[in-house]
Amino acid sequence: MASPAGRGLMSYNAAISRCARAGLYPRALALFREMRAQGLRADEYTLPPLLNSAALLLAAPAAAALHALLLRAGLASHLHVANALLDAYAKLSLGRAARAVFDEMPRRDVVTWTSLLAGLARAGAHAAAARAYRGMVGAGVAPDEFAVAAALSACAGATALEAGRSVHAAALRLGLAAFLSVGNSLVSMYAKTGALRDARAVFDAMRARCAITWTALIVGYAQNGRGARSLEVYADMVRAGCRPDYVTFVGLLFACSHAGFVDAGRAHFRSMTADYGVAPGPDHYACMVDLLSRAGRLEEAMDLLIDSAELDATVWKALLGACRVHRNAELAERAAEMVWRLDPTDAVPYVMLSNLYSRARRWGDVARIRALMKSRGVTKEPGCSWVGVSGVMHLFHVEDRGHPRASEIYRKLEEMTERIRAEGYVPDTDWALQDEAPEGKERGLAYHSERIAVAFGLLAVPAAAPIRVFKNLRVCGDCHTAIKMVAKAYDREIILRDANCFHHMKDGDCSCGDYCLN
DNA sequence: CTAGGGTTAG
Repeated sequence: MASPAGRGLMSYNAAISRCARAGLYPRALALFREMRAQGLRADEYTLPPLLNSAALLLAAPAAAALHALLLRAGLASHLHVANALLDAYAKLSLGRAARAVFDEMPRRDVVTWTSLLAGLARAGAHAAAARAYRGMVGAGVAPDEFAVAAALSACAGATALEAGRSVHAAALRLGLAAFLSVGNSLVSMYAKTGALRDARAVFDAMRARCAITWTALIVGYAQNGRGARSLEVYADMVRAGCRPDYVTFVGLLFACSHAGFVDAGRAHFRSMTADYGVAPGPDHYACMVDLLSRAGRLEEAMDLLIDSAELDATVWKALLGACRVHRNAELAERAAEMVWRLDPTDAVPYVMLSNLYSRARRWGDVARIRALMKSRGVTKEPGCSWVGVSGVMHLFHVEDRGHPRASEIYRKLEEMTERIRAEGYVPDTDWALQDEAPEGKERGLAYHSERIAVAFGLLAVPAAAPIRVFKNLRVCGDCHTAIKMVAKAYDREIILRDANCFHHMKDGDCSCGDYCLN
């Protein structure tokens, strides 16, 4: 892009804005330096695209420097500038700085609130994101289609179906439901909260659809154990003349992997480049590694990686997962090494290795991995599960006795175990990770957070309604078996959403076809 | 000439 050397502030502003829009962020910042060298000062039009560029370059020092500069220039209370600053801090995951900017703002509009909301949702602070949405409405700021889309996405991330429904209702009231972005986020929200029929209904009613719409539905079916449906939707997408993009293929390969469609996965992997000119990225390789290794083709997965130029931690983690399935400790250690080379504080490889050694009963190696983890100061996220009952969330940790109805819950838990034992349940202590006596391991498994949550669900959820349990990590294999049997023994539908996918459990079967497990 | 959103995901 031509440099507007020698011209005035407005030419620079226009050029910087064009660069930022075109994704030429370093160029935008370079133009700013050039502009200052000529003695020109940034104004309220210069700063927003610069802040945006700094954020998207993940250049926190640049953002802080721009912050100092705009304070000196007296632009801190300019609404556009403050909004851009808030959003930059949010995009840089500097939550405290973002919050401070927000708190200091003398005026806030729908953009301010949307930046805050989206930033909180990105950071995984779902409850705070929900508060931001209510705060916006409470402050008398009417949500627009951007705000509604962001709010729905936050609901999806929190798997908060009821909150999502109420935002949907608000969107209808405000006349925003016909926006493509709102439709897209509705499809995704309903699919991610397990309400597939609603997702489909919104999809069918949409007047216009884009690749995002189709991708949301493809992924939705895959996450809910309906991989064959995902492939049908993809076929419809192509038939409708909509061009699949990078993300569509991630979703499609994810669907193939989840459903165990090896041939279809291989074919689509070839087709993405050959027919659509989409170069495979790390995400696609990770899906393929997952797909091939689950089908027992670890060799083929390795061959694929040798051909690929783009390898990142995602791919190595997928390979690590494959090694766990195949109990291949040597390869797993190598894959873990590769992840650590990129980020030594990533907890995933430690947990995976520890799991693998535990299943092989190699307790010495389990202890070694734990010690390594401790010495490097790495902590893993503690597992927890939660159930919503009439709008109240009940959260449980392992062996949690903090709930007001704890003694009742534990009696139910004992009863659950008795009933499934009578049906032939045998605890699979391979999933108990402690090196301890067998009966201790069984106890540990029986008191996993997901099981406590299910016991509570049996007590507190009306018999006709499905019990919806959420877990922040993946469900363990033993709990998966046990909860399937509980669903049958108590004739209840149990929907367990874990970090990986949905498990619709009914009559002793699960929608994941046990494929999600290792 | 300026600010926010919607699809991936281990």
